[in-house]
Amino acid sequence: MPELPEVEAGRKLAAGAGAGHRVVRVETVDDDIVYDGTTPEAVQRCLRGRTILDTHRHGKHIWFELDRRPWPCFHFGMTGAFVVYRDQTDRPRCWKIEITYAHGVRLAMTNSRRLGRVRLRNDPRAEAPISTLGFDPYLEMPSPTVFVETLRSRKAIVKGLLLDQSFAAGVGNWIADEVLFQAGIDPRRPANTLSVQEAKTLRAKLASVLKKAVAVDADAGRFPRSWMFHRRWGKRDGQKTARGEAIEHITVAGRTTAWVPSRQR
DNA sequence: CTCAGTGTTCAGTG
DNA sequence: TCACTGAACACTGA
Repeated sequence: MPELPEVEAGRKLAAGAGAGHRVVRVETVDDDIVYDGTTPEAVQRCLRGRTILDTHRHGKHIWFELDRRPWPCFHFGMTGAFVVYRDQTDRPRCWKIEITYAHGVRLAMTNSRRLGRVRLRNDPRAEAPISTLGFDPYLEMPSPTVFVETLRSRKAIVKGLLLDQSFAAGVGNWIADEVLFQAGIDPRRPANTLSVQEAKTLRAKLASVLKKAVAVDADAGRFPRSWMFHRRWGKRDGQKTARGEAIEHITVAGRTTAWVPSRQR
């Protein structure tokens, strides 16, 4: 379930497993889709014998800083995840790469629907696709003034803008819906029609939703009960929020959108 | 059996 | 150029 908070939880998991440790073994699955612009063999060569100096994330992308370039970059797509374990018998299904560290811990990336990607980059931040991303709203939220000005300059539907990775990197479908719900804004409104106050509220809700979701390592069971998140699926239309308002489903910006017409204007 | 989906990209259109 | 739509990608689970 990889949007920014899930990906950040994955980065933390990878950091805890591998930071400061040397890679002694890399196993890969033959896959010419997930390995994008590279090969399983090249990724093995890049990692084997190297030490993980640090882990980084921007939006939904993660990469490992090694003691030699290039560095491996990971994107989870719709279904990817990192899994950490010690025994090879615990290797998860749909694994694409398994890294074994000198202290015996293993890290695997899984990807059941194969929309995830593994890439090699010499300077991930300076090269596509990470170089094309906008600000990471967890690490570097723009000031209210800049945020308001940016919205004023964009005609795109506000939900579409939130999903645009070149605007705010890491926001996905449920976060966009949650933030618009909490800010009381109709997802279909053009961004440049939001008032200054609405834009500031949107920014504040984006920051608070991300802060909370990251703080609980994207464990949905620990999201506040007031969030629409818990009721957006399941019974579909007619389901009620925690406050009793009806949730409707429409398509906005090409994505299924859950919203509360009585609260979002 | 059918279809939607927590994502991204690209062709086509206006 | 900008912005939007729909399709494609690939596969699972409801």
